[in-house]
Amino acid sequence: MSISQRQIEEREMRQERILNGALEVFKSKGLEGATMDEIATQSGFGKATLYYYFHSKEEVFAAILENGWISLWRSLEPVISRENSSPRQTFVQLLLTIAKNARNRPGLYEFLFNAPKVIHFEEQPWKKFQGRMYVTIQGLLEDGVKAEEFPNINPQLLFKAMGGLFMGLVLMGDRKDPASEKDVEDLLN
Amino acid sequence: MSISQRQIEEREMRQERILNGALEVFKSKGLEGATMDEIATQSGFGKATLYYYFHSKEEVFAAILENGWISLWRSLEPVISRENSSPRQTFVQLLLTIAKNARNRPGLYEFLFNAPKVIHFEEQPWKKFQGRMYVTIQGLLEDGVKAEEFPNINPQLLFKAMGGLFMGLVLMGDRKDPASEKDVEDLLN
DNA sequence: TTAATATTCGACCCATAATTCGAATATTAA
DNA sequence: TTAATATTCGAATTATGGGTCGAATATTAA
Repeated sequence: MSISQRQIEEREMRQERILNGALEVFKSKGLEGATMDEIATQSGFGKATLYYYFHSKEEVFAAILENGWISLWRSLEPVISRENSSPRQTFVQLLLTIAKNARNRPGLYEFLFNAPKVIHFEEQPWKKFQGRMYVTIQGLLEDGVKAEEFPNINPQLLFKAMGGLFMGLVLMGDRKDPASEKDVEDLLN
Repeated sequence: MSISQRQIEEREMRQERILNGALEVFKSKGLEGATMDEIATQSGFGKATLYYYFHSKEEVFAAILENGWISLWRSLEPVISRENSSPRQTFVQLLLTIAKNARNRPGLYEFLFNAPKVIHFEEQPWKKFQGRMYVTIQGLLEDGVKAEEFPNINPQLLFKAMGGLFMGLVLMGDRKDPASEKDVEDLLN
C-alpha cells in the first residue's frame, strides 16, 4: 500500500550517496567550483536524478551541513552532561571528541568548519547546533577561568585562540599524528 | 616614441584601482558572487575596460593574491634577516609584523589567508611566497625548540597550533584589540 | 498479470555572467 | 596639426551551469 521501510532506507542511502559525492567534489573543486553535473557523475546518478532527491543545489549544501552538525552534537552530548567533571576536564574531553570525529571524516569536518565562512544563507537549521557548541565551549572556558583551572586570560580571547588553535591542529594537520589527550594538555599549559 | 614612465605608472594605478574594487566586491559577495560587472562599477570603469588591463577574471583574483603575498613577504624580510636575534624574538616579531599588516588591510589579509582554501588553481606564482613564509616560521620554531626557548613540543605540532591560533586571533577577531607584543608573549607561555 | 507508483536520465531551457567587438574618444610624438 | 597609438565602453556574443520536461524503465501491490 504505502511506502515500505526498506524503500525509505534505500532512499536515504541514495541521498547519502549523493551527499558523499557532493562532498568529494567540494573537496577537490572548492565550494564555488562544484557543479551539479560533477556531483551527479561523482555520485553515480544522472543530474536530473539529483533533483528528484533534493530541490536545489543549496539544499544539498544545507543537508551536508545539517547532518554533520547534528551528528557532531550528538557525539558531544554525553561528554557535556557528564557529572563530576571539572570544566577543564570536560573541555579537554570535548576537544578530543571533536578531534576524534574529525579524524574519521576529515573532509566533512573541514567543510563543516569552513563552509560557514564562505557562504551566508541565513536561518540555516544547523546554525542552532553550531551555536550550542560555541556557547558550551565559551561557558566551559569562563567557568574554568573562574575556578582558576586555566591561565587568567579574558575568556573571549581564549575562546578565539582555542578556536583557531583547534582548526590548525585538527584540520590543517597531515593526519599523521592524531591529537592525544597529552597533546591537548601540553598545549593548555 | 615609446611609452613614458608616467604612462606606465598611470597604468599601474588603474590596475590597482581595479584590484581594490575587486577586493571590495569579493568581501561583500564572496568569490563566486562577484561579477565583472560589479567589479567594473565598483572600480569606476566600464566592464570591457577591465579586459584591457586583465585577461580574465581569474587573472584579477591571481593579481590580488600575488600582490598581497609579495608585499607581505617584503615586509617580513628585514625581520627575518635581522642579526643578533634569538629564534623566539624573531618569531614574535614576525607574528607582530604580520598582525600589523593585517590590521592595516584586514579585507586583503582575510582574502590572502582564506582564498587558497576556496579556489584551486594550481601553479600560482604567489604560492612561492606563501611557501617561503611557512618554511621560515617552521624553521624558527624548530630552532627555538632546540634552543629551549619554547616548550618542548614537536615543532610541527606547534606550527599548526600557532597557525590556527594566529588566524583565530588576528583574522577572526573583532578588531577591537590589536594584538600587542605582550599578548603574543602571554600566549606563548 | 497489470495498473499504479517510484525512479532514472538525456535533452532541453534559460538566466546569468564571462568575454569579445567595433566604434568612439583621448593622448602622444613628430 | 595629424597620424599613430592608447584608452574607454556599450552592445553583442558565447559559455556555463542551475533547473525542468517528458519519456523510458523498474518496482510494487493487488
